[in-house]
Amino acid sequence: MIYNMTKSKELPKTYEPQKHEDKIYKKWEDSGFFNPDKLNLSETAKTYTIILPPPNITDKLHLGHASMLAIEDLMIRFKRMQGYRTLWLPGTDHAAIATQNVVEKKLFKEEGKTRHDLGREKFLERVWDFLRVTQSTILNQTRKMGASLDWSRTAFTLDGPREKAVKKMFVDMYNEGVIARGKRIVNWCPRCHSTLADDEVEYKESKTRLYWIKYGPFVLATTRPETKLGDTAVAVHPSDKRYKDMIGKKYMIPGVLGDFEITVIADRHVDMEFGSGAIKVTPAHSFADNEMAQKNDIPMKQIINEDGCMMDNCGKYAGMTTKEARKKIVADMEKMGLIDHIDENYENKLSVCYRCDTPIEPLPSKQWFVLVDKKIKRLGNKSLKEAAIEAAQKHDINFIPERFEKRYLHWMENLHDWCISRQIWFGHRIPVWYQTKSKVKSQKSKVDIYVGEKAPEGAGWVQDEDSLDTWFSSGMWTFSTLGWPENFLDGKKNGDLKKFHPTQVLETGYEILTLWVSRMIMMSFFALGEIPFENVYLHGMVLDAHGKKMSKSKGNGIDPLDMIKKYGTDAVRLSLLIGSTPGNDVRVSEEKIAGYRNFINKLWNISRFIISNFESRKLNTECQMSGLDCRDKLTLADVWILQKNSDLIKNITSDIEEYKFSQAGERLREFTWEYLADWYLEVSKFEKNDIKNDILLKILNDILKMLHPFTPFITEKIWSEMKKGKSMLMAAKWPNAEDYSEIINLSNGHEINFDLIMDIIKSIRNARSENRVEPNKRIKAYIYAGTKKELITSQTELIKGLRTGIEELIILDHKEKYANEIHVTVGDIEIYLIGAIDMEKEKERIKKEKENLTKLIANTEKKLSNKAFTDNAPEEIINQQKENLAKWRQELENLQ
RNA sequence: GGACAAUUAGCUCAGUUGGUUAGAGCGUUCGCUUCACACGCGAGAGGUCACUGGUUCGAAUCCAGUAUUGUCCACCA
Repeated sequence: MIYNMTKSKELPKTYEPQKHEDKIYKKWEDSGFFNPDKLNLSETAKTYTIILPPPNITDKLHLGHASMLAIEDLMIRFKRMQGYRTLWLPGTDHAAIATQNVVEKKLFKEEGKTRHDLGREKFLERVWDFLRVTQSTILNQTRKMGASLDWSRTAFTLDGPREKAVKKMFVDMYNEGVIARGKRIVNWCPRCHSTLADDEVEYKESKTRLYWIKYGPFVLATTRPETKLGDTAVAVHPSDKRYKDMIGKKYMIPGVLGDFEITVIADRHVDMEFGSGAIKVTPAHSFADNEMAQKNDIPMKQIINEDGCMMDNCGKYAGMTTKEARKKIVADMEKMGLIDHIDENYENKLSVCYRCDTPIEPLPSKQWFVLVDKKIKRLGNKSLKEAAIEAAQKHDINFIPERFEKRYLHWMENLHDWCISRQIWFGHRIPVWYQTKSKVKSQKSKVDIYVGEKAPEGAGWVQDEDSLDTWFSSGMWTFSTLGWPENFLDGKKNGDLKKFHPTQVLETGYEILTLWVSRMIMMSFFALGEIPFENVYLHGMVLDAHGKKMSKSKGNGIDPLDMIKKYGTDAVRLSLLIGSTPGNDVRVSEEKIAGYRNFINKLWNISRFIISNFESRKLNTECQMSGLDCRDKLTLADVWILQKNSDLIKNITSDIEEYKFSQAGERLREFTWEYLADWYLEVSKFEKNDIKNDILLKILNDILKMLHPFTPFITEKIWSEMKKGKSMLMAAKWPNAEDYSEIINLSNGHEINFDLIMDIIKSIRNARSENRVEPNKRIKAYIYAGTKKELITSQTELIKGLRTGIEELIILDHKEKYANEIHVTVGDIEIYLIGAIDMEKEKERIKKEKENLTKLIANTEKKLSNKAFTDNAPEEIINQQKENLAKWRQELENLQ
């Protein structure tokens, strides 16, 4: 018997991930190998570090996270197996505004209270109660994905060490003049009572009225007549002939609160096509207007306050909301005959708060800014902006895919100063104190502001009420997690910071390329004078099967935890890795996940077959195939699969190194299912030789290793079945293609053309199927093999055995014709299948075959008779065509 | 308005620097309780590679334009 059918330890037919995953994860965690300090490596081992983009604590694990975790875990496991000192560092983000909003909403819904009812301290306690729960939830869900994160280094953007780091950063930046306070126009949300960064503003298509108003010598169009109270200029295009003579002149304009003076200015940003070509300028309440006003030295007049109401300088309109004021002012203007006409349903884009949808009110406000253009001596007198741009241009930082470099640079080059203060309670409170007692002020007139890591001594100091933009702390993520500032003394890196910074890869979604990536680069330059990471890998979004964003309201979301429960983590990971290329969105459906579950099960059964057929003593040894010992024992199929396996190792290694994870996954699937399961395992049932066991085992070893970064759980499980728990796959050594070169070279002198055997077998199966030969009908075959006689003769057992239903195979010395039988040709090999034939079907099949060949021959003949082709094409291409032509002609002739 | 992608089989996608008869998975058709696996096995069908022009001996691949879809950036009063 070839097979040992009595299995001492029967494995179930179906792999049940739910039974193993948690146990395996615990085993990994207990092993300590997630921690780079506990990998047994030499001092000189290279490091490979990824800092996990910290998920917001308001989130539950969704497929986007799952995708990120799968990709990063793949890179980390691959490098770990390659012998790198790998660190993958976990953490969470406090997401200041988002979190505060969630808790505020909850508070209002459950208790009908606002944060002001509770007060700062009590409210923050609520936030912390909330986040402690959600934080542990998301971290535990992260474990479910099989992520090999070093939990001993877990960080939070708002924990003690990070708070220290953030304060130091702020103080350092302030002292170097990179952070400053200033009055600028900001995006103000009257509901949140907070500034919003440019990227926190959303634009909504809306319909509004366009008012054409009589404006002194002008008629001009505006959507916001109420801002007329703050107008200080009228702007026109410099080359607009209509207004050319008016530029620079001052005019008195009649208004609802009496006449006021404006200056006519020229600015090329004015669109002559819009309205009458002249626009009113309200410098205090419009970014564009402000810019124009500054250039022309036009004063600013604020008329709207932080509640979104008209200020005291607005006479009878004071205290009204802008909406009320607009109505009232338009009515009054109408009375005064100042309204020319009104366009209804004017379409414009309204800027709204990304949190609450409230229309944004641009207004001047005192805020803290990071000055991105401030030159810094330490950085060769470059600004943060310049340093960050240069890093990308010089390719110290590389983007994958490359096209995002352009997007990054474009954004960077247009970067304005970054407003970092937010009027919220939750987050890093700005480490600035103001002196309120006038006594002190008068003594030391300049010391009325204190910027430091701790509150200043003495009475009367009050801390700034505002908190920092959440990106300020997450911008420091690569080094605040590695012990900055403690590990950075006198400009020298120590400890983790020295070992792991700069990191190798930042893997994140392209949607936060500008929000986060750019800020990390600037912050790292400021704090350390170096880049935070060498490569930026950007993944796409996870969409549903129809390419739509998953959302709760649409109900098209897939919960990764449900899928894990149903199909196993490995299947979920594969469905996110395969079919997903850098920078492109990936579509995921339950069917896709189920498909990969099937593959996982296939792998399970392949392993079950191999394991159950081998003597246990073999299972424990990493079998060493010495080529010299098995020179004469290898069959054609053996050499073929070893060659394929060797190629696979080479390809998978380079694929992963080139971030082609999807391609690697597909190759692994193809090799495992097609070459190994469908062909080689079937062959192994018919061929017996002493080293078959070793080969199968060795190949299984290799594919488990190569699949491990993709599907860590099942591969670890099978590994433990093979090795009886003696070692762990996650720490195994990545396979080496060179291991096979000696063996493969031994096949010298033998023709390695297993593909031909496969072709013959497939052709026979095809002919049988097309002729509707009963599956169980045993038939007789005559083969004339010509020059391939030796090769075919050596493989008769396989040709008979691999589901061709041939019971007798006769190799002919000379060509013969068998009329009314199935006639198959493969190149110059002719096969006759005798018995059970439907002549009609066979004629049809032959006809089809002939047509196909005739077409191919005609095309190739045409190509080869084209002189331009034969003159210009490389020789190998021409020879290939000639060979094909000969082969097809032979086949056609044989079929006549 | 600007930029960047995408457009290949019914669906979701591969397709390396131009060069065998353009591939895969799912779905579909036919057959199969073949002793690892029906979450399976075997055999098929299915594509003018969005359109138009150009470069070339040769284009899914390079160039130009058009159309459609998507994303990002800017923002207009």
